[in-house]
Amino acid sequence: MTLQEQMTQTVQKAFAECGFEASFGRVNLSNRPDLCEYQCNGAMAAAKQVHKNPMEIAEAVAARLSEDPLFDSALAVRPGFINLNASAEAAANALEQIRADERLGVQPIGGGKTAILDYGGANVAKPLHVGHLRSAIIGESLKRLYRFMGYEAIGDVHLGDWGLQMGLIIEAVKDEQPDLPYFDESFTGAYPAEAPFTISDLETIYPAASARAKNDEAFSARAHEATFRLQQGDRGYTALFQHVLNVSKADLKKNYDALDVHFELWKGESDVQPYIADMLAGFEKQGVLKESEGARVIEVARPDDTKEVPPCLVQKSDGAYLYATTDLATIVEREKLYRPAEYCYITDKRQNMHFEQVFRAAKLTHLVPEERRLFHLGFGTMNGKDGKPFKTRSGGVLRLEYLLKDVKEAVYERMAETDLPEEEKQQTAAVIGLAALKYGDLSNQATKDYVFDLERFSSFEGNTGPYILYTIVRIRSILRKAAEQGIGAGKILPAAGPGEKELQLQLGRVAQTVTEAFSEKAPHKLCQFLYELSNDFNAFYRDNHILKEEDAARQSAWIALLELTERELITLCHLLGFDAPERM
RNA sequence: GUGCGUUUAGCUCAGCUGGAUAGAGCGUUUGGCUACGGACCAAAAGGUCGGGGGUUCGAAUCCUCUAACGCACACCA
Repeated sequence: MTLQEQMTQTVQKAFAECGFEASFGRVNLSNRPDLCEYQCNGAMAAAKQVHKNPMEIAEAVAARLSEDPLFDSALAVRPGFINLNASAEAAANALEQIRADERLGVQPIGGGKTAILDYGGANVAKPLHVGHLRSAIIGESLKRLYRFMGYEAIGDVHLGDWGLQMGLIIEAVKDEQPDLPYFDESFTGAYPAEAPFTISDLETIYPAASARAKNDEAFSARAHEATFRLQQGDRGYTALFQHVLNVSKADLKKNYDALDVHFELWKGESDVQPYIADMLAGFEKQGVLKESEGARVIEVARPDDTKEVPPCLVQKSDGAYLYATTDLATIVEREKLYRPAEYCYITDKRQNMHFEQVFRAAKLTHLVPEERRLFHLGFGTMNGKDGKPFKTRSGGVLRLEYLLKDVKEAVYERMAETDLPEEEKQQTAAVIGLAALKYGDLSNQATKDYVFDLERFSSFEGNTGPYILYTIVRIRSILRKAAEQGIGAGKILPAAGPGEKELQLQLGRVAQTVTEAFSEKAPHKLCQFLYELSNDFNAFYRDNHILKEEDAARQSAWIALLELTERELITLCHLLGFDAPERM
């Protein structure tokens, strides 16, 4: 149990003994660190409820606390605050418990339940670009958080691999290489294992075909026809489609790997097409499918809605299926294969309405039981310094690999003072660059737009990824030297040195921070914690010369403190999705 | 038009779910290098929390009105 939880329990007991509801005893972090470390505001709330003087209540409660070994002091202050300071012993003991726990005291509330996270959304035959960045970064972090909280978390890239784009590619390939067996309807042999194009071919073919279809009606018609034939299961087209998928997936995987973003499932919209007919037949049977202006819809509006919720459109008037149809069919498949307790979709917040409709439709049609948690984490836009959506200088979308390269170079330039060998310097710049990029993104609230500022994110000062890494590297350096001198970690002692208690108290808050970041789906709280912990450590480091400390027990206690600090920093960095180098 | 979101220091952002004097970083000004990694640390200046009204002992936080900006409102994904 964390120190704060122990305090809350004790204060709640004191409130109960004084004849009030125990819940008034909740202890919070002090918002006036100059006055105390923790505070309880319950006396004022209690006073309101029972119409008594808040000071009297605070004093009565504080009187019962001042004897408790948990507190160094417990003071009632007007108009009814209870100011609390932890005893150094209690703080050190609480920290020893955390140190002994490989989970840092975090309760695994997931209990092995399955959660599916959908945070890819990349399209086949198109390069990954900055528009895919936030989804990947936030999703990967949440997935790691889910795992840390004891969930079986599954990440699905959920590729956009279905629809007209495939027809366009097929027809464009046919024009260029008409003799390929995929286009020969009489061909009955085995198709080549080798794809007739590379990823860079595809990246040229697709945009060109897309542009051509806009002006060339005949070509457009052929593409629609090809799409239809593919969807009907044409053997040659299906084989060609597989090549497009394989080539694209290999390239996407390479790019996601460079981001240290990984998926357990590489499914796409095409995988769930087989479920659609049965699903719609089921809807029909339930009588929820309505005919509207030639299309088929599911009414999802509720009488108590304050806004208009348009019906969920599942089939167009021409018979084709839509985004919502595929998403519903994906739910069918996931229920069948994984039965996840939670679904988490990480996309642009502009899709809020879409997911609202899909979630309502899924419950209405009993694709999922009522208690299933379906939620959409809609994130804001990544803007340039001008406050508008991030673009290249020429106004296009920036490929992710170029962005990564830019960040790495910015970091490399700032590493001028390092004496690492060139090869290691390059690798380290990439590691720090990734941290700079991810930390810069995740330190903002996910739901808000944010400004991407390369110079700021790659800075080694301030609330940045590189600053956190610098702190870690510095600790590791000291620990290496301590190990060389044969100084080991001992038991954490009640704080004595300047800044030591602040560091201990901060270290003791890790479990609460992680749990809160998880329940609110708010990685920026992890960043905030990392930054505060780094600051507390650096202040402690400045005022205490660890390797020259003469009291051996104290020195060993400090080594233990450093080890724990490093472990917490690394663990949270990992939850954000990046690692720290050994040197920098 | 309807609904949702945003608005906090010059800039970029927090603000622990109603508490005390609203906090950081960057930038600006000033101070500290014989360094367990100074890529650090300390101090100062800088705010009518978009605006009005309300709720109460107490509001950046809750309610209401209002302004600006952004987004979404069925046959794209």
